[in-house]
Amino acid sequence: MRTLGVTNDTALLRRLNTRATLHALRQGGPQTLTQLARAAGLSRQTAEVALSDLTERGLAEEAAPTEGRAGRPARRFRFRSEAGHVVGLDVGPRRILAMLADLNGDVIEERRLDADEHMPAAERLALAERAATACVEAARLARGGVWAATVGTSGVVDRSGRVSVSHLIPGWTGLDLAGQVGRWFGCPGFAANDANLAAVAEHWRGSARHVEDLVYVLSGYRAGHGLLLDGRLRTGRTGSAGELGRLPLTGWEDSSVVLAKAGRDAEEIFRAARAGDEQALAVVDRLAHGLARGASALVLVVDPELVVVGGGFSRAGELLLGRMRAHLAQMCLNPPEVALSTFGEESIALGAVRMALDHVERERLGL
Amino acid sequence: MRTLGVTNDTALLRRLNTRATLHALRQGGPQTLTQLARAAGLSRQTAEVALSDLTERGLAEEAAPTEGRAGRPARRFRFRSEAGHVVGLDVGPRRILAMLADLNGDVIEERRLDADEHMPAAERLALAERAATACVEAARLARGGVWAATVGTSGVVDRSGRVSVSHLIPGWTGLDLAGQVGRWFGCPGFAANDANLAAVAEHWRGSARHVEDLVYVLSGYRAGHGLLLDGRLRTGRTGSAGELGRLPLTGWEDSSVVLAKAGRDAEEIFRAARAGDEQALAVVDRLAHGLARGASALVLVVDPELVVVGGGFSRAGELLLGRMRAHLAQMCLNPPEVALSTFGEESIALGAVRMALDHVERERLGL
DNA sequence: TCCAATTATGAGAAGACGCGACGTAAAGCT
DNA sequence: AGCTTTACGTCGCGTCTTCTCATAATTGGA
Repeated sequence: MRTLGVTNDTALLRRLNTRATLHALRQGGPQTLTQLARAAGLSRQTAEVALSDLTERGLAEEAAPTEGRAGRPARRFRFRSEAGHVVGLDVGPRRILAMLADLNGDVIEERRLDADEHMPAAERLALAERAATACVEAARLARGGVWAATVGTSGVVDRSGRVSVSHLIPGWTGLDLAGQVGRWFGCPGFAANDANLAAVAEHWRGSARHVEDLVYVLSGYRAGHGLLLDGRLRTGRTGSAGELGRLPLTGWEDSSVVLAKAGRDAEEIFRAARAGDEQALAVVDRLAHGLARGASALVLVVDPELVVVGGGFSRAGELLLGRMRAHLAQMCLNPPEVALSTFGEESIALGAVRMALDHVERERLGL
Repeated sequence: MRTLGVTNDTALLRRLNTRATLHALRQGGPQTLTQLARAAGLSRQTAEVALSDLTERGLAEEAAPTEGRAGRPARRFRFRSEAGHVVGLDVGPRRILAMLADLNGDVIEERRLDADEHMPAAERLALAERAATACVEAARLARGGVWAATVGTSGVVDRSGRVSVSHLIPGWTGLDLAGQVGRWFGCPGFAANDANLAAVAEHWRGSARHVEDLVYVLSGYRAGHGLLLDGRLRTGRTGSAGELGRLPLTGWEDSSVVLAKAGRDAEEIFRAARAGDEQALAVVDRLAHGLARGASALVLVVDPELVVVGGGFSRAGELLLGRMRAHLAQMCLNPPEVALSTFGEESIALGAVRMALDHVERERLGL
């Protein structure tokens, strides 16, 4: 059953039009009133009312008027993307990446810190906070300048942002990550699985821009799957959607296992494979086979438009992709397209930014 | 990116309020103006305007006033569920079931016909048309009285309603089912996979009423899986979501294979199992194991709230369910609830009715 | 330097809609 | 018959949007 807008209507129209105006403003960059009105499908006057509202709320301001054209210069408005900021964090076993982005989602500060995979939880959290705080300070934000923050991490993260299972990071299980990060900046905090956030990032600005249903395969030191359907993240009831852990796939080998067996460094193997080394090529093929096995389960179940491969091992590039495509074609009736991740290792933090932005757009911009 | 409503005017308000009124009217049965207004969150006057609009469109009419209460009798209105009808069809290898339902989704006519599994496509289609037409004639509908029709069938059905693969029904592959059924009644026609429609039916009025994410397992002469996420059917890019055909699951046995091996009739085995027959119990357990294997792939991938088991073999009842729960618990981190189908063999046609109704509500009722 | 063409602004009128209020109508109850 | 109760119908107000038209502020050319 669909829920109908509970709000009675009169101010609703106002909100709707302000929303449309804001949308047009963010979409098209600085624009004159007339352009804006047309883009939003409103009359000039209505757009004007909406803009004065937005200006009052600090979300829009008048910009320098148009130059060089005949006629009375039009007032131009721009979206004040600097009115608020969001933090996106990637806290992994070995690496911490913090990003600070404005309301356009443009990353204006970023800090990278190395971590040890045996580092206790408290220390890792302190490191993450330091990285994020450094970004905020470098941008000289006022107190309350961070409107939302999201952490991505490996392991199962439930709806409330609590880590329910994590094998790779010591002391992580049971941690209320969303609550933690929210407290750091006194703002709403969120947490999600890394592969899921990577999927979000690729859909936002990466290889999956033009697609609404996709499967993301994170392969590397951390492994996992992310699922986006209808452009929305699917984490399932307990947040464990895509955790294939116990699915009995014949001949399934985890990527790390494959590479461990090979006994050489990943980069080295990929180089050798590209140079034509038979043995290295065989390893890449086994890797591709393993990834395809995992992906096939998701592909057969949800039949997505695209599979995006990311994570450290995706550096093997087209070589790996080609083999994956071949294996997927064997396993699936209608194999989907397969593409490389656009953002590589940054995708998790970027996805975290996007998720924080989702909240801001919903709650504070009223979109 | 969300698409924003292009039209922003006061007429939109009207539409919104009419929609809310219609919703309240359908939801709460015959009601007085005041009750209706409160239910829709509107003023009495606004509700009145909406109702006069609905009455003009034939969707509402005045009913007998309230009896027995003090005060001036309130005008009461009812939803004219008889204003339009939809047809839902289940065309299977051995059986054809046609249903005619009104705008409330209440089934007012239904016809069952047996078919032969080797029957050629043209003959099967003729049979289906006869079943459906018989329903329509029995209800004495005027021409154009059927507003939408949907067929459910086994096999992969693509977005446009064309059968792209069907192993069980001869001559079915390539058939434009949606087009066919639309032509029969001169109305929009739709087609979908049987397990998917069964899932829709269970979510609509069956075991999955209270749930938004579910996996449906169809087990019987026809087998398959249906997937509903956020209350919406997920068929994937090519319509083959949930077709696990080639997913390599160790030890996977199709239900039919299990029973064939047992060499006895299904009903007989279930009876024996309930009576405590060891051998029969073992067969049921193997059946449960197979079903759990298939379901586990979907469960691990989407982490649903509920698994509904339907189809002929679901007649094994709690016995089968209990074993399935045990097997699922072994295979999944967070095993979901498992429930029996409410509608059994009728669920496919019922889901078809619901899908036709979806179209009608969207396009003709403006909901 | 001045004037016409161009382009946007700002105010006012008109139309549509929803809501609250008040007087009135129609029933039951004593 | 009169009182109480409940709902109807109409009036007027406020809000929101659009249309129109006079006005303002530029550029480009004479």
